[in-house]
Amino acid sequence: MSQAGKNVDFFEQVWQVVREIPPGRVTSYGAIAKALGAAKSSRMVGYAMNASHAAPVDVPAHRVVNRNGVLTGKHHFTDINTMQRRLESEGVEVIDDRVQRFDELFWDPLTELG
DNA sequence: AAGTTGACCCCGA
DNA sequence: TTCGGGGCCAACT
Repeated sequence: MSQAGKNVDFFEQVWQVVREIPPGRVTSYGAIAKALGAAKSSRMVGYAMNASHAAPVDVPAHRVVNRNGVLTGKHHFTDINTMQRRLESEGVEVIDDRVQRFDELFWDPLTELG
């Protein structure tokens, strides 16, 4: 399956988890990293998001925030208001770049996926 | 080839 | 409680 020297890319794994995030829910970079077994590579998750533009399919990167529930990556979207606007479109209340009721809307891949 | 960066997280003062 | 620094791994220059 895996071609020589070309196993599953770390980015692709991240994207796959992000795609599993249901609408109206949010998760954190650390949670995704932990789900992939790389809790220490939480930074790489964010880096993978930066490359999400090259993703073969749509990646709801707006549903990924930091562990504080803050839209840290909003600045990387096409427009600064894109991330917040998309979240609000899904019913997620965002005030001052922070997801309200983050603990309730939090979607843990480890728990939900298994 | 080596150094720097980064959509983060954790801990100590 | 708020503030600061270190760690971590991979990609980028």
